[in-house]
Amino acid sequence: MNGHSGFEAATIHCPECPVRRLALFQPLDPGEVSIAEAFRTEFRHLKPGNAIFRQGEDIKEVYTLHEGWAYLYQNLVDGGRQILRVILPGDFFGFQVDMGDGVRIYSAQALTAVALCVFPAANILKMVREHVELGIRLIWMTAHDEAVAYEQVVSLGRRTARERVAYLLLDLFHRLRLRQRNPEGIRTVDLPLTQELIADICGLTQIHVNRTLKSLRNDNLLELKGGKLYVPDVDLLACEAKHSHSVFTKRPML
Amino acid sequence: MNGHSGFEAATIHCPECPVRRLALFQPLDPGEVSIAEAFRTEFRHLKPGNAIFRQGEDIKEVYTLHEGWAYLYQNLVDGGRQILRVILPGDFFGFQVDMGDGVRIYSAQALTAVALCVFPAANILKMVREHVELGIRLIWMTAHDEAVAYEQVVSLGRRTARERVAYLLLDLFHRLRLRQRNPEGIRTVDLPLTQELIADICGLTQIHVNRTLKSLRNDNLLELKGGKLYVPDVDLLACEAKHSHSVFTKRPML
DNA sequence: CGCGCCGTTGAGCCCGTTCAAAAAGTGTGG
DNA sequence: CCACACTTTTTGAACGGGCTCAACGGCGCG
Repeated sequence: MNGHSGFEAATIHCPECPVRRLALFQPLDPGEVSIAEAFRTEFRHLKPGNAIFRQGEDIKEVYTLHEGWAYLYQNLVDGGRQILRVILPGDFFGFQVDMGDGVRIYSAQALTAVALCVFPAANILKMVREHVELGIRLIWMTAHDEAVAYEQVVSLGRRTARERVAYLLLDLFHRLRLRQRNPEGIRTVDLPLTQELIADICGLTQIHVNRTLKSLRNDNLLELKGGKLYVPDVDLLACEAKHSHSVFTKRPML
Repeated sequence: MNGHSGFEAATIHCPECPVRRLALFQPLDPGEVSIAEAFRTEFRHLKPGNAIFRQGEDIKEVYTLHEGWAYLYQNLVDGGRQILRVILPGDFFGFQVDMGDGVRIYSAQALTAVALCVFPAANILKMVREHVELGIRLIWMTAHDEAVAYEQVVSLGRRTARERVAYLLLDLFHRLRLRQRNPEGIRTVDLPLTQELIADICGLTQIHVNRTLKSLRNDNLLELKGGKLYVPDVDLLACEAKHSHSVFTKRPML
C-alpha cells in the first residue's frame, strides 16, 4: 500500500533521489550530494507498525524517510502515549543531543510500509566538521523542528479540540500537497491516520476525535474517510484552525 | 530586584563571565572565547515587562541572558497567550530558522530586570563558517531546545493540571539549583513567576493554577509564596510530575 | 488613603472523558 | 464466495476536570 514500489537499495542514488529537495542534503551542489551517499550505510524497508527505534536505546543511526509515513512518540506511565511529530517522505529525523553517549528520549515507528535511508550517528559530527554547509543545514532543520514543536505546544495548550484537529489536518494537507506535482489544484490527499493516531497527536481521546471530525464534516470543512482527506476550502479550514501566525507561510522547506 | 547589581558593559568579558559555562560558548577553549566577545555588539539592560523582540519583527539579533528571567511566548487571536520557554541566566535564545530574511514567530519579554548579551544575527552564519565547533555547539543547543519543547508537548497533551504544575516547578527548581554553588543542599529557590504566568506556561487558567498549588501545598509537595519556591522532597515531587524518562538526567547543559 | 495588581474562594457550567455496546470495514483461510 | 476474527468507526449516557463568572482580601506604591 501507499505506493511502495520495491526499490533495490543499490539503485537509489542521492543525486537523482526524488525526495532530495526536501531532505538534509538539499542545498548541496551536485558534487557534494555524493558525500551524503558516501555516508549512507543502508537503505532499509519496514512494515507498518514496526519500530524504527525505541525510547531508552542507544543512538546509533539517523534517518531520512524515503517513502511512507512514520511518527515519533513518547509512552507514558499510565499506558497512554503522545505523538510528537508526524514524518513524511523526505523528512530527516532521529537526530538528538548527546549523539555520542546518549539514549533515545522518544520512540519512532513506521505507520505504513516505509523505506529509510540510514546514516550512522557516529559519522554526523565528522560530516559536519568536514562540510560546514551541511552543519548549517543541520542547524536549520533542527531549528525548524523546534518551531514546529512550539506550534504544537500552542495547539495543545490553548486550542479547542476542533481547532487542534483542524490545525493538524490542515498542516498535513499542506505538507502532502507540497510533495505533489501540481500543488494548487489538489483538494484530496492520501491520509492513512486512524482516529486513534489523531487523538494521540492532538492530546484527545479517539472517541472525541470521532465526534470532532463529525462536527467538522457537518460544517463542510473537511471529509476524512477510507484513508482520503478532502478539503473543499483551505482558507475556511485555516480560519477554523486559528493559527495566529503561520509556519506554513515562509516555510523554509518540507 | 532579583539581585541586579549594575554592571558596566565595558567591564564584562566573556572569558571570566560567571554564566559562560552554561552558554553558547562554553565548550570553546580560552583562546576561542574571545571570538565570542568580538562578535558581541552590546550588553543591554531591560526593565521587567519590557519586550526583547516581538512576533512579526525582522530577526536582527540573538541573545544570551546574562542576568534575570525572561520568556518566549505567542499571542493568540482570542487574546490568550502560550508561553513556550522560560529563559534563565546563561540561556541562549532568539535563534530561529530564516535568520536572513525571516520574521519572529514568537515574542520574547523580560520577566524581571534583565541583562542581555546581544549578538547581531547576521554574523551567526559567518561565525559558524569560521569556527565549526561553534556550529556544532549551536546544533547541540537547538536540538536540546527541541527536546525540551517535546517534553512540554507531552505535558500539555497528556498530563493533568497537578502533573503539569509539578513538572514545571520541578524543572525550574532543577535548573535554578544548577546555577548555585552547592546544588545538593538547596531546598528553596527564588521564583518570580506569578500564577498567571504559570497558567500561561501550563495551558491552564490562573484560577485553576491557584487551586492546584493549594492542593500540592496540602500534600506537602511544595510551597510557593512571596517569590520563593520550597521543595521539601525532590523525589516526591518528581513522582507527582510523572516524567517517564527525564530530560534532567543526562542533561547536556543548563 | 486609594488604586492596581495578585492571590483566594465559591458556584455553576461545559468540553472532553469514561464506560459500554453495536456497526462497519478489512484481511485471512476454507 | 462466505465465515470468521480483528480492527476501526460510530453512537449513547453519564461523569468530572478545568473553565467562566463573580466577589473579596492582601499587599505595595504613589
